[in-house]
Amino acid sequence: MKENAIRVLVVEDHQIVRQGLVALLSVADDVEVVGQASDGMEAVKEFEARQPDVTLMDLRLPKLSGVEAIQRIRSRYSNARFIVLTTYDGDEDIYRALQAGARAYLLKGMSVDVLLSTIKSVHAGKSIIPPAIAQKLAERMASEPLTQREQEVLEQIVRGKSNKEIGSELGVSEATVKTHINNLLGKLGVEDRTQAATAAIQRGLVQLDPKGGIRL
Amino acid sequence: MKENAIRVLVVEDHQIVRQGLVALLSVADDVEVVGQASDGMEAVKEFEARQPDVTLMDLRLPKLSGVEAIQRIRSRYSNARFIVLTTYDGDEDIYRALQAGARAYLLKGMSVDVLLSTIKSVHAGKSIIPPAIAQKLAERMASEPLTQREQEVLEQIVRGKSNKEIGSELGVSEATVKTHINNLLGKLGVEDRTQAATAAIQRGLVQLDPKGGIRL
DNA sequence: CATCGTTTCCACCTATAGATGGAGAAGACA
DNA sequence: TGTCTTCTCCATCTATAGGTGGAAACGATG
Repeated sequence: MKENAIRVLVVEDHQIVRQGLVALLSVADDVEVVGQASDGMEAVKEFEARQPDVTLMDLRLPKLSGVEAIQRIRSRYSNARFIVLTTYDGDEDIYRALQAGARAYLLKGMSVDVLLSTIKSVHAGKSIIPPAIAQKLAERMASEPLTQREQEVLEQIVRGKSNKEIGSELGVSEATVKTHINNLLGKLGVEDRTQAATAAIQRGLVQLDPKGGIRL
Repeated sequence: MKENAIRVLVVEDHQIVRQGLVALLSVADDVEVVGQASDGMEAVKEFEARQPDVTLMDLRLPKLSGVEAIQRIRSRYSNARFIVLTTYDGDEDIYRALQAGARAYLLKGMSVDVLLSTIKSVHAGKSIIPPAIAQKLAERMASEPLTQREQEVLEQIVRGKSNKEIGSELGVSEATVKTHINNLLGKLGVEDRTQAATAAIQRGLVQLDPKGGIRL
């Protein structure tokens, strides 16, 4: 146990990456890893048990997503501080994580030095959002959000369904589906459903499941 | 420097993950990390300089992909042994890596124990391919490969181009594009271009642009 | 040389997608 | 209450996509 060290909780589902992070942080004498979690539920439990100063959080987690975990924890511990650490997810994840209260967003390509200094800054109460990401965020804020129904239709498009299939899937007529599609194409700034599908994947509006289905 | 240890080269572009891997492997006394590289070109250089027993290789690398790096190295050192280490890439990458001569394919979700035992097995000359991946591979082998032209058309589809646009892009008539699309839809086992686009992304046949600007 | 696969193109046809303009019902909200 | 948004649906039209069958040119391969 280190004296006066920043107490850090590491949440990451890939064991190798998690253990690597822990190993790296362990050598820094002003940071102490007080807990680890490999999914969202565990993260909430560990947070409550350890009360870390800063939580390093991956976004893609089993059981409970990183965003949801942040929300749950912050609903009770409003001053909890999070650094989101991910590979290269879509804008949507960044947006939601920062909305949920994350103080910083780091890519795994970052150096260890940057990681450590970010931990210190966030612990000191600062927010670290790289300019490039801040700009993306501004763009995303400016663009109209999709309605619930439009989001559902978009997911079906990514699944490869035809308008007719989407209609029967959602229990509405094909005409309604067309209306929604026309609206969402405009909002996404694309010309057809194929562009909508790739844009949705790229922006993180819909996730492709690694195996072959779709994950929300 | 450890005695009788397996000499390992670690190739991974994400600094945090790479340094984490190195930290993890360093504590094992029968494995020694003799070099690191963060892109494909560096990997080739490091391999030649260090002559490692086993190379841990990420597939998505700047400058030169992991697959190409493996090919280049094996063209001169045919007994070089590789373990491909990745997050959850498409089938196509797995296929190509194993074709290129990788002896094992591991996901980053694997435990450190599995990683270490895989290193030992591969060093001993074995090949470790998880049954689930072997099956995927068999499926891929069975399915007809796309021709060069079909691949090009597929890429344009993913980029959201219409048949007419694809035609002028590739310098052929729209009719030709339609023919290629009809053929590739059959080969991919999908019904329309939207399904083709998502399938291509999912299977790793086409990579989406690494996002418009968020790289740090 | 003959065959096979690839690439190129055509005509013709049907099905689906997308654009446009309109409209009614339900809930949220000031 | 009036307004706004969302969700629903319709008709109509045009453009694009996709299916089918056929065919010519080319290179590689046996």
